[in-house]
Amino acid sequence: MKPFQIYNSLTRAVEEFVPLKPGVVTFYSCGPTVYLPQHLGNMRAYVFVDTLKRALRFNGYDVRHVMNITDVGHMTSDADAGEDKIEKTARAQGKSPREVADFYIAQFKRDCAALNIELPPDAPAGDNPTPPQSALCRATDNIDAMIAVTLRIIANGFGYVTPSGVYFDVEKWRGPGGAGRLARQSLAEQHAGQRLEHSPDKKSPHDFALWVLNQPNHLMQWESPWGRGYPGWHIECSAMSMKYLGETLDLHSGGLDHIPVHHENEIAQSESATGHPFARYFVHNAFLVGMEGAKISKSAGRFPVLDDLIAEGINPLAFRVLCLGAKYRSELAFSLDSVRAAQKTLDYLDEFCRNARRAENEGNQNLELSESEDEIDEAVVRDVPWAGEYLERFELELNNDLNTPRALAIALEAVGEAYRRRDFGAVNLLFLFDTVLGLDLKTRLEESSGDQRVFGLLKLERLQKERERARLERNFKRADELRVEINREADELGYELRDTPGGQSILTPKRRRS
RNA sequence: GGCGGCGUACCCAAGUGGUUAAGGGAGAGGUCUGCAAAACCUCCAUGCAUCGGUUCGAAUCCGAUCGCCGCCUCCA
Repeated sequence: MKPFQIYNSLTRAVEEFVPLKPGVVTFYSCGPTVYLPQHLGNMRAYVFVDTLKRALRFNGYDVRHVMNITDVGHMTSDADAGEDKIEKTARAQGKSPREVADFYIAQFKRDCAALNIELPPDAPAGDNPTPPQSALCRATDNIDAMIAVTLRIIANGFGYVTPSGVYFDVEKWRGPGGAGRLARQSLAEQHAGQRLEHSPDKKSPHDFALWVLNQPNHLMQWESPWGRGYPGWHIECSAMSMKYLGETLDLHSGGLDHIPVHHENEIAQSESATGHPFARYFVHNAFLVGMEGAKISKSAGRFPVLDDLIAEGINPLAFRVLCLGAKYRSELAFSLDSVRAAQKTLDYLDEFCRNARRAENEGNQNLELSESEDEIDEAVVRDVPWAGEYLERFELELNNDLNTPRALAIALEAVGEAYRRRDFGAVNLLFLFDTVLGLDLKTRLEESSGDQRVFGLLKLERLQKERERARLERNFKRADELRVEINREADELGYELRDTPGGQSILTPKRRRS
């Protein structure tokens, strides 16, 4: 297999991915700030992270993934002024900051589950994890680690303490007017034509807060060597990545918007503290655009969220298909139409899986839907002699800077070929592809395979039998009447009646029509 | 002002120097079917914002023009 290639923002080039330790990838990705529901643009970023993880696993890597949850320190404006985003929501809702964070964390986890995004396990309690390990970690649970990093930065001469806070000395780090490594903008360029309001304690307007002091209005405060206060926004990523994954990361991801400030500052903090390179590869996803104009129920005046799609009768995984249909580095135009088109693609794949299951049940073909993930590979090689070409192309595109649109296209082509050949053994090939695509095809097939049970659930068995008899007797008028009757009941559960070539009537999940 | 990106069919979107410009949706026709659905087949950009240039050859490189957008201040 060709090695995995990925675009590295540090070099602005597609590079072969080589982790520090063979076979293991340490991956840190910037997670949500939990003061609002995550909108679809946010979720695109997490679909990207999840797809990248799956692709790395497909390449045989053991991925240690850490994602942060920002529940303190993310300001509505300049880092040393402004209001904490979580506290702002807390005041508005009459809740404590912790309650606000808990609420939106739960919602975030729920949305990720709906999109089949696998999150790392919650960070274990206690201070001394055996790194590297996967973790979903909250900033407020890691204040000690942030203080420790800040102490190292000060000890190395890159941080200074003032009455209003501890600041990072950007000019000392970069040199006068030095250009940032990611943004490639000098300090002078960055703020040309700008007048930043800043604390008079700062040596330079570019300096940013590591720890903020003397802000009595803030709800969340902790004791520190410098007095009561709270951490700056950027420091959490430096502290937690180091704590769980070590001082040099293989991969660090985030949105494009993080390049000029957040990641630039993370690099400065981490490298000034440790003296080691912070991350070997930075990857950044582009935005989902057009959401403002998207005509989605209830979403007027704000960015649409996953619940808005669900309210439209769209499967969350259709949104995942939409994301896979564009490269992660390209802007993706969102609209109800584009996500509905994606839903059709998802329906097509589901339908193929159901047809395969039916073929298996009817014994039309010597076919076994593989049971475990380990069996899939074997089953594909054993049962589908023509699959090799597709598998090879799929891997090639996947490893070409995560070209998911092509990879998805290949999966769809393979399904078309399977239909033409009437070879449903290819369902195992599709399941194999799905370990990367993440559409949960296998699980959902199993869930929906109780078609016959739905008749029982709705007490429609008698009607079903009657209709099958009517069809057999070619009493089509009666059959059509019964279909209407059955569909009326089934519709509530999202099912509809369909006839198979074998003569049976079945209930299947309803297809949406646009 | 600075940095960066984008403009490919009705819609979403790959492709970034070389056979017939992926794939999906929508649309048209057909096969199959009692009907419906599903599935399959065929068609659907002689052209990739515009105009120049480089080249044997460009959607792909260079220049100009037009249009859209992001960032530099919180943002995935």
